Amino acid sequence: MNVFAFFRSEIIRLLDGLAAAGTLPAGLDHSRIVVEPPREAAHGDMSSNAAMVLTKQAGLPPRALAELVVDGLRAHPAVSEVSIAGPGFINWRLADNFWQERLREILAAGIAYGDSKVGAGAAINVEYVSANPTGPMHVGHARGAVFGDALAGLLDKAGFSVCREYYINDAGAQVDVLARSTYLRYREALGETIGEIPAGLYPGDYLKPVGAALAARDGNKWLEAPESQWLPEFRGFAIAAMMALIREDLSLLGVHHDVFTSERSLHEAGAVDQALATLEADGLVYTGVLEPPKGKTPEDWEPRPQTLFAATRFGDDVDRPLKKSDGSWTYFAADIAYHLDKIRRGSPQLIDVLGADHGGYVKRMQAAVVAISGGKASLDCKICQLVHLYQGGEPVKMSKRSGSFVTLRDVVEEVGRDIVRFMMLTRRNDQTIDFDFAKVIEQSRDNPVWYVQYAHARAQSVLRNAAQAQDGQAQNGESFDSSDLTPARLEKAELSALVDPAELALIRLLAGWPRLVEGAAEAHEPHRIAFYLGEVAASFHGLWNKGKDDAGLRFIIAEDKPKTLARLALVQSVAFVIASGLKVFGVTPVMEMR
RNA sequence: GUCCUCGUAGCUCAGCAGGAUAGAGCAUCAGUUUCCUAAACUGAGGGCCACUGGUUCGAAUCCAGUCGGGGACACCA
Repeated sequence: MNVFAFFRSEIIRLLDGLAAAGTLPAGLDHSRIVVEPPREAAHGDMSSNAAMVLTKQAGLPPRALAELVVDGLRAHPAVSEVSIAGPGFINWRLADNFWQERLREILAAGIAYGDSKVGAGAAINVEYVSANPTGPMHVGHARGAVFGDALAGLLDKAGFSVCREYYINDAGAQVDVLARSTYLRYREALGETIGEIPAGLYPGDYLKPVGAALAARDGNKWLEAPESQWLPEFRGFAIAAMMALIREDLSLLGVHHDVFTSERSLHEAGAVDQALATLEADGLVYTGVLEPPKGKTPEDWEPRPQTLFAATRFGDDVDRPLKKSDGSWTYFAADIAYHLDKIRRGSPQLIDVLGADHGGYVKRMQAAVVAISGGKASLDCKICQLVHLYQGGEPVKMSKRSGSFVTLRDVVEEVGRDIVRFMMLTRRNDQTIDFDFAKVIEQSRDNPVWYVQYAHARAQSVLRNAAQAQDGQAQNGESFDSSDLTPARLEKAELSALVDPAELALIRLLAGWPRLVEGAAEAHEPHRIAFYLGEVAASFHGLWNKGKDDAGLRFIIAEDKPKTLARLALVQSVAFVIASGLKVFGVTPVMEMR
């Protein structure tokens, strides 16, 4: 349960009651009312702006309005204290036992705690990675892959019906380049000396086995053939090989898509012609001449009539070309068809996860989605900024030109999947990340992955120790064994012993998990989870250390079984919430540190 | 030249669709280990939220402009 959403509906219920009684006008707009934790914990457990937001509509000053609501709130069984503060905030506290009961909810749900229904099963399509099938993935792709995967996981948890999708750009000139590069490797495999790979072709070694495979399969069949004959064959073969390579890289990262859509197949199925015919029927396609780009005019620029999409009618800066000078469709035209395809498959909500260099593409694509769907679909583009690699503070040089760049595989093999995934999510997507190989495996407070994992491991360690220390012992005539420590058993513990302010603060934090999931999902911001988990870890480590100063605060109190069970319920809940968050990230929680 | 994006403590970053006295970590300084993993914790100092206007009960947050970092700018993908 999102306890904040629950109390928001309680407040609205009170307002409706006041309206029914004639104390307040009917039909007030509640949409701006929020219930949230106050910035200052001293103000209370929860806070609402309801009185301030409604003051104009209700024709009452905020404090007077607040007074009306406060009476009703005071009567609520879970509410222990209510006050009006500042300009008209309504603040209240909840009884300890209300918070303690949250632990039962967590223990009953386990890892599923925080699952929400706000998505209401609505279909949403997340397209991510979509790396060109021309080579293995590099670190930059890793960020988009992890971000998209975590976002999809988050939306899933929030109750959306998510489709994870990969768009294969297998139709442009680049895949012809790939075919030619592969042809060279093919000749090489047949014993020719090919020397330096000419500029404009892909130089990477990863094409050698592809060329060799073709040589093994077809022998010298293509050696004397003209390009027009071997190119389609080599292209198809190489694309398949590259996609296999990419899927392998993705699975190294633990990223899996539900749907792979091929650009080429859209062309072949006539989907592009169809989509553009739709736009044309709506009068959104015309032939015109664009202004030259301001600032730096390309060398070969010349005024030329082009087939254009009226993107400016939907908020873009200029109208965009749909056809190249040779009459074929542009990438953009195909992408319109592709987005229409996604919408037709049932997702009016689309998300594209894009690289930093695609920022200039967002407006036109959003314009196109609105146009092609008649305003029924929407597109959110999440731009992932660059990842800068460091090795102990020194930048790692990457040169795509020479074909020697740091691949995704290199990184995953160096530090491990879980670390790569978590680190990629510790910054907002539109912020650049510094990824230091030395730092991310460091075991210190400075390393967020380690810190959160340590909290989980520590919780597990406490549970293990409890089982071991107490097994078979009788204390105060009460037996206590490891079967007492299952979540189901802990759920039945008497939780009223959890009254220390630090314990209650931790419980409040854990109880905020469902709200965090919903907020992060709505904002499409998985990074919030990383920061939240850091807070949970800090709060838990803090509580753990309090047991050092004050032995009465330790989790395991040998001579007090009820208290121990209550605290273990808290510890187990911490482990569940951390594991729940890590699951969204696709990171495995560790059971012990070594 | 246009568009996008970022600008918050010395450094790296949060700030939850406008709210109360702007928060963490690192670094600095001062403390805490016979005890559930000290690989941790507690406390202190450190800020004109780039700047200037505007919107309103109220702005780090929204709008306009200025300055600075990054990115993109017909017929590439």
